[in-house]
This record gives sequence, C-alpha cells and structure tokens, in this order.
Amino acid sequence: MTALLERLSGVPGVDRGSVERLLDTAGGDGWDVAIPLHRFAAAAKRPPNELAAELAASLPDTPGVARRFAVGAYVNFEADPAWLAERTLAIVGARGTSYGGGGAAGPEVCVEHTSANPNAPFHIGRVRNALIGDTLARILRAAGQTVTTQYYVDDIGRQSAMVTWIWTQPKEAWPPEILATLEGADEREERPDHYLGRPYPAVSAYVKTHPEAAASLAELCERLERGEAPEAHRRFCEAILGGMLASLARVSVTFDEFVWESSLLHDGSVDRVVARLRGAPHSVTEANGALAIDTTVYGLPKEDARAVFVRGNGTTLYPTRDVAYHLQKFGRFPRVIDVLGQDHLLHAKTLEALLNEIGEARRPEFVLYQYITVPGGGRMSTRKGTVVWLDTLLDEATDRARAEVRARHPELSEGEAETIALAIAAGAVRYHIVRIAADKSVAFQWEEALSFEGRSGPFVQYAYARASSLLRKALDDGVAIPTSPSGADLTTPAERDLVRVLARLPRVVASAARTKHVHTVAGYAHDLAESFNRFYQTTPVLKAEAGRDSRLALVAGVRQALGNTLDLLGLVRLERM
RNA sequence: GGGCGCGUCGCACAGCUUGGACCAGUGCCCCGGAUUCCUAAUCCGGUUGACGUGGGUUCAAAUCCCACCGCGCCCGCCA
Repeated sequence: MTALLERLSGVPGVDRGSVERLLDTAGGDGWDVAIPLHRFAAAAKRPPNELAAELAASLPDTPGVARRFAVGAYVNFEADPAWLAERTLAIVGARGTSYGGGGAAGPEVCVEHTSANPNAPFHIGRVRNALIGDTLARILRAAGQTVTTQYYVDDIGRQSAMVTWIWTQPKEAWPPEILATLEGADEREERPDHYLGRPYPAVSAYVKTHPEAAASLAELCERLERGEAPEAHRRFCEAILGGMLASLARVSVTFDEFVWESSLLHDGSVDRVVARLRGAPHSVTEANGALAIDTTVYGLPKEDARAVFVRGNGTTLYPTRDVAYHLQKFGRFPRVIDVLGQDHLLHAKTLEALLNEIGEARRPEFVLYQYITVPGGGRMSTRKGTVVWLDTLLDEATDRARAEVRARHPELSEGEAETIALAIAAGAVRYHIVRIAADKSVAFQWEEALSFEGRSGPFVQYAYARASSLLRKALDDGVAIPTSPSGADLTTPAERDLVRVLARLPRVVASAARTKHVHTVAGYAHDLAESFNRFYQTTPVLKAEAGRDSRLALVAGVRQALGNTLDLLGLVRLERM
C-alpha cells in the first residue's frame, strides 16, 4: 500500500490523504481493498484503465497481499487470509480489553448529558439523552481520552419549583384536580421520582389558568434564586433525582459529577456573568427594566431578536446561568461536549451568542438528537396517557427475559436467573435506543423495543455467551486455549469473513469517537455477532478434525472483541444466557 | 412566515461527514428448510425497492449543490 502511495504521489493533484481514505472501502468479491484510479488518471492525463493495469503489474510485492489485479479502472488487492488472521489475532491478544481503543489521548473532555429536571421519572424519550451521552463517554474513553461526565441539576427553575410548591402545601389545600393525581398511589410502594412527580403535570396545567397560583409559584421561584429556598426544596430535589438515577442505574448509566444550578448563584458566578453581559456590545435595557442582548447581528430565529438575560424583576434565566456553567466547565476542561435534544437548538445558538458577547472564545460541541415519538406521532404526554416510563419498559422486558431464561435454564437459581434477565432487559432497551442515528426521530414501538432477536442487544450478548460457553467447555475438557493460531487453518469463507470483521473494530471506534456517531458502534456489534453466529453454526470447533487450536484462538479473539464492544455500548457481558 | 433536522422495500433502520464495485445492506413481518454434534435468543433459502419530487455539478450521485413537497422541533422575561 505504501508503494502504491509513493507511485501515486508522483501524480500531480494527488495527496496522501485521499489515497488513505480509499483504503477503508469495504471488501467485495475476491478483493479486500479496491482503489479507483479515475481521479489520479485525470490528474496524470492518462486513461484510467491503462494506469490501473500498469500499476497492478508494476507494484512491488507486499507482505500480506496475496494478489493484486486490475479490473477496469480499479486496482484490487486481496489480503493473504492466513496473514490477516494471524496478525489480527496477535493484536487482539496483545491489546486484550483495550483492543479497538487506544490512540492519541487528546485533551480532557467533559461530557454533559441527561441533565433532566428533577421533577418526574424518566420516560423513554428523556432517556435517549442519557444513553447517547453515556455511550459517547464510553467510546471516547476507549479511544484513549480522559472523560468526566456531568449532570447539571436544575434546582432553580420553575419545573422543580412546582414540585416544592405543591408538596409544601397541606393536602387539604390542594385543588381537587391535583389531588386526584395521587389516587391509588402508595408512597411506600413507589420510588420518590414516581410518587413525588405525580402531581407535576396537573400543577403545570393548573398554574396556567389560576393567576394567584402562578403568582405564588413565581414568588417561590424568586426565593429559590435568592438562596431562600424552603428547607424541603433540596430534599425534594434530591429524593426525586435519587429515584431518577435509580432508573438510569438499571441501564448502567452513572455520572462522575453533579453540578447543582443553585451553586452557580450562590458562589457569585452568575452575578459576574450578568455584570459582563451588562457591559456587552449589544446589551439593551427593556421598558420594564429587563436586560437583554440584541441578537440581530447573530441572526437567531427569534421574532423580537432579543435574548433576555435578566427579567424585569431582577432574576436570571436559564441561558444566563448556563453561561456561568459553561465558564466553569471551560475553566476545568479543554474540551466540552453537551448532549441536547433538538428543542434546545435555539438555546445552543443563544448560548454561543452570549459567550461571544462577553468575549469568550471557547465553545462547547453540541450533540443534538431528535425525539422519540409515540406511534400516533408527537411527543410523549402524561395527559394524553402516551408516556412510556423507562421503569415500565424495563419491568416488562425483564418479565419476558425471565420467562425465557427459566425455560432455557431450569437448573439456575432464582438469583442467577434474575441477574441474567435484568441484563438482557437492559441490553435490549439500551441497544434499541442507541442503534439509531441521533438525528433521526424514532417512533417508539413496544414490540420492537422488547425484541431479543435480530438486530438487538441480546443478539450481541448471546453471541458473546456462546463464545464464552464454548471456551469454558474447552477448559473443562482440559483443552488449553492457544494464543498464536496458525492462520493457514482459518481459511473457510466463514472464518475469513469473521477475521475481517474482527479486524475492523479499531477503525469503528476511532471513527465513532471522531464523529460522535454512537450508533455506528451498535451497527458494528451486530455485524460482529452475526458473523460469529454464522461461523459458529457452520464450523465445528471443539470437534474439529483439524485446526481445532486455531479455531479456539479465533473464538477467544472474537469473544474479547465482542466483550469490548458490549462495554462500549454499556451492555452487560453474560457468560451464559 | 423564519431557523434546524429528517424523508431509502409493507414496517423499522444502515449507507451520506470523505461521490467510486451500491444494478443499494440489515432487522421485523411472510413462506420454506436446518437441532443424534460446541446454547435454535441461532443459521440457510425465498419474496419485497421509481434511495420524497424536479433540476444541476461530475467520467461517476443514495452521497455534493439548488428549488419544491411532506413530517418533526424551535422562534417564552419557561427550561
């Protein structure tokens, strides 16, 4: 390949990068790499077919390349399968759990994701943020970067204030329509996010039509901002947040740090942002005393071209506080990534404008995702009864997985079966959401989300379990797993294909880390599992008449890669299922 | 009205960043097969496509550009 590069480098208009990119072309019939020469031929003012034939004939032999030949305007290379198998398995064996990752460390990065208001349980729409963010963090870590994940807890805004507002009133004083939301609920049986979150939608609707309630809520908001929150407020926030985090823990999502919005008010950093925005180039004062930035020059799609950063009553807004939060992040991390829903796009643009206004040159990188909608279309709504709670989905998935595990493995203890069922349920849900590109909206469908077959998390987990069982059996039989196979044994179509997919993992991880497209890793996981299943189905290993050791080594390598891929996706490795 | 995103078999997705073996790949569904043998949550075979529409650039377009159509979200002194 190097020789090819050198030959082409003599051609005017050809740069090394454009040749290297072509090397990722997928393998086809009889070839592993195909280089189209049209563009080089054009630069050299030669017919492409002629150039291809000449190069194919004149390139020096390269280790690992079994054959090269010209077809039309393409030069094709066929890898030596034995060489590829030995080399790939040697690398997998040497890298172990870090196979697929590595690379340059890069700057320390902060990934902020989820940051859902502590006012209600997670529904599966909200959880998309957490799963994209958590998976991205895993991929970046695997790629060699130092990652800190942060959850920004909004304990200042109206959402969390509504919870405190209603719960600090005696129940006798609750409006009937709000009280009704507690019907049939038992505080001792429901987690705090579910129980305390019950009245929220009703409260939200109520204050829209009852001015005195709205005024009372506004007063509470002001108190929160002044640092005069009722003692119970933090308790409610923590209780609900705790419940929400318990949901996320079921799908293996955890956080390194939590940043409470109130802390930015109390340490004066929000005040400093306000002071800097006051003196900003496009700062304006509105009639009622509110402070804003005239965003005309930024072309934001806002009708009045105003980004208000202090209300008429002197309190601040979410964008103002978010500037303070980002300055804090910039102070600690050279690189900052925010995972945001599509509805926050304008906020992201506003944030950039505000940062520009205070002369801050650094910017966060945004990962935007589209919503998960309900089958009939539209967002999930508690009032319309179209909400699917993460916990409900996981419970149902666990029930189904449990039944399947018990049917397959009656010998397992209840505890073992439960552990496996939980892992399968979580795997199905995680995979189902993260397999789709972030910029696609998803119409949620129960049966799809609960599928354990085909392109699913359990499919990948199953392939891993099969590989594990096979190796376990080998060890039980006293067969050692060899570390260096003979590639010459691994030449059936199923083996060659499996080796090729196995060898692809490092490129997949590097690409996913660069583009922040986490779904590509899910796609790869399926490809590898599928390729392994095909091999498994068609190729005897333990009972192989010849080449058993090499096949065992291949299985060990694939198991390693499958396991690493499961880690990247946050799916539990199961040794049996 | 303005901004952003999406539009690929019946359904759900991949491929688009970096045009090239894509006369387009995967899963589900449907039909037919495979288990004396390492887990059948598997595998094999079959059926299914105007890549939203129209134009442009190019030797070459699902991929890049323009327009239009459809869908989603946003355009708050909410977050």
